[in-house]
Amino acid sequence: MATAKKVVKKTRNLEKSRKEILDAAFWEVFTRGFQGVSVDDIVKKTSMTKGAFYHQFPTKLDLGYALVDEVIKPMTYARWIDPLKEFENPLEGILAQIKNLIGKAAPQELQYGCPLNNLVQEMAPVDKEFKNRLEAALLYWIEGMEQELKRAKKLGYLRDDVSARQVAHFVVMAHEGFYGMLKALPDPKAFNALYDSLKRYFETIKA
Amino acid sequence: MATAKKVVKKTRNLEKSRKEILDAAFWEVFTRGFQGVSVDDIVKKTSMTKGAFYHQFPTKLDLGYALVDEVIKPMTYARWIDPLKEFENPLEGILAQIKNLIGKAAPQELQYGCPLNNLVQEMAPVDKEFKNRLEAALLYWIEGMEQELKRAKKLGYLRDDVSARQVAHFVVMAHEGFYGMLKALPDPKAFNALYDSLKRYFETIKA
DNA sequence: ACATTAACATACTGTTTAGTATGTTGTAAA
DNA sequence: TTTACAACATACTAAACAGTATGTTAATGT
Repeated sequence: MATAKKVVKKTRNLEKSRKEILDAAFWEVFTRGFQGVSVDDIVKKTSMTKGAFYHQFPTKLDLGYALVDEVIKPMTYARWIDPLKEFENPLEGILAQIKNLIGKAAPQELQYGCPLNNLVQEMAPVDKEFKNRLEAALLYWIEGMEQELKRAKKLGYLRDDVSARQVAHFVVMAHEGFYGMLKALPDPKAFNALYDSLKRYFETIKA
Repeated sequence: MATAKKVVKKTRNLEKSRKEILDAAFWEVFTRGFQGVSVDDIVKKTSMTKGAFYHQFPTKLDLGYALVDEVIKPMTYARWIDPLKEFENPLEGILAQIKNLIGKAAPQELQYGCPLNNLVQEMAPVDKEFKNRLEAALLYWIEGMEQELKRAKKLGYLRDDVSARQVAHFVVMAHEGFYGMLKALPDPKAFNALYDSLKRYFETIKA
């Protein structure tokens, strides 16, 4: 009886492969840190091999840069800015989003923190180019927030005499701070303490 | 001419050696991350060799634990809590300390962030025992802050109807958030935005 | 003074690492 | 249908890595 050799014709697609590698890399880096993950680790989580990896990315650092630009930057925006557009009052939206995405998150999710903040803390001091990309991603987030706050102003939800840019800075800082603190203190009490304080701050800037 | 062999009698002291290793490790880990630093890197910055290192610490992780317990935890307290005791009004003290230690810091210092926060972000999700030590250090900081805020209450600087513990959480979170954001945005404008917002929050809790 | 041991130094090991060299094959254009 | 090359796969390398085995000597107690 002849054994039927299964010849799986592997298709080829540069973009899809890049995406698959980036997706795998995102999780590995998210959960274990950039320096804590090896190229082989990432490749193993993929249907491809090292050849594909280095065909896409000249070095491991370049993979990191692409992670920031192509995955984390748009993901952060989609997660924290886009949903605000559904809210008539952006200030309410910001608080609601924090409650939904952080307050109601399981400790198991929270323990890994924020993908962007993680890389900022780990890689910004280590590699200049990394820092540039991370800075751009952060500013993108801040600017999106600023736009929403300007909308809040126009609609009469935010005081005229506060700087939208300044508030945006503070709010994004609070996001990072929340994640950072909850990483070590995955405690609902801790979240509530932070949330209530942020809410108190919001009281002072609303129109 | 006979060359005089210089026989440097090396003294031995377990505690001093431990301190020297921890000091060297602190800087390396502070600037490059725990996973980004090797045991050999640390030893090289020392007057000793690998033998001394592994005589003190069974593994690299144990060095990390000692770093948190013996260096970072007391350092954080000495840097952020002890000085508050010089202030009649703790609330003023907190803002003054932030302005002095963060606002007036050179970008070169700021780029490395906060030693405690760095390790929280990098190691808390990776190693359980690390997380426990980091959590303890954070709580130690928060509790110190809480005590100062209770003093503020007693002296009539802080409103009676706010929770000292809650404010302490928020203030420590803000410290971490400040450092985290300034790591990617070493910009005086960014600091001022954060500082002014925090000050605004303080206005709502003062008696 | 001598023995004992703690506090190191030195040399090594197996594994993991990022990166490379080279081979194979799907695919698209001619 | 053939050709050419991009999109991978496979096998390898030199360096770095955490940790170990073993040697040496300063200090301490008797």
